[in-house]
Amino acid sequence: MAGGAQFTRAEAGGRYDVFHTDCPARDMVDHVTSRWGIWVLISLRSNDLRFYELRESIQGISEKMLAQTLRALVQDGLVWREVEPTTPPQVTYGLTDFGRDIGAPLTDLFDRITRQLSTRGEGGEG
Amino acid sequence: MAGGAQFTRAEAGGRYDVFHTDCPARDMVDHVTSRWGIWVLISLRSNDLRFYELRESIQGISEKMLAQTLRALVQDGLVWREVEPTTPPQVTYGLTDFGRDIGAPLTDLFDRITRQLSTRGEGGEG
DNA sequence: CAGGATCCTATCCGATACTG
DNA sequence: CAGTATCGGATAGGATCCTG
Repeated sequence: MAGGAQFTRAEAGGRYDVFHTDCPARDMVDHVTSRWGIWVLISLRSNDLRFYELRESIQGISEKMLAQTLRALVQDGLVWREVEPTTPPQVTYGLTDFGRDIGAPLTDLFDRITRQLSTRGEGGEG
Repeated sequence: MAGGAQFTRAEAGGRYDVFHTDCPARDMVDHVTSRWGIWVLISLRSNDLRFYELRESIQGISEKMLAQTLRALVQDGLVWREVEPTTPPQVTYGLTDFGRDIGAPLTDLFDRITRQLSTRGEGGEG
């Protein structure tokens, strides 16, 4: 845990001093790229969804993980949460501006991987 | 694990049928967004690095995790590995075309998060 | 220097049960 | 419907030792 910025010697650009220290961006990235976070964010890009809609959309996720992931994303300011006090209660989730901003590279990432996989089929050339 | 594509009803766009099924992209995304994978990929964007250089760059990573992460990335065709049979042996890692392609949105993601964090300082408006 | 093998712990995460 | 609380299995991941 010796706090040293290795990338300060990061030549011309010197872009990042961050990704080895304990800067908050590390935590944020961890949340965003968590097992389910990325899928929640991508899911919400098309439109706002309710809890059960998210659960249906993201195959394989459990209620626990969905709730936990959503809580982290809401806390990070990536997702908003709106409760309508009806019976039964309805809770809707959607992306904040920040969330939408973050969703772009995520979708892009997923897009490129998908494209690559379909291009090379299965047996890549290496 | 009932294989159903929820997003087939995904209206106008209908972009992704994938991210809830067990398509190979899921695995790839998991590797790329694994705890250390993203930092390895970002590290290698500026230039090729040797094993110990990577370990120094990515603060907090253990040899085990670095080796394991690298193996997965090499297997996925994102990173190449070059062994020079000298004494002591030198092993260099770098990004393949695919890895470089994937690295772009990753860097973008990290960039946006960092930018947002420095913009709002610490106490975001929510 | 590069990394495999082993051990052990922290955490992730799913299943279940319960609340409002 | 939308969660929370708890338990237990699986896995991630760190520390250490050892090899080429």
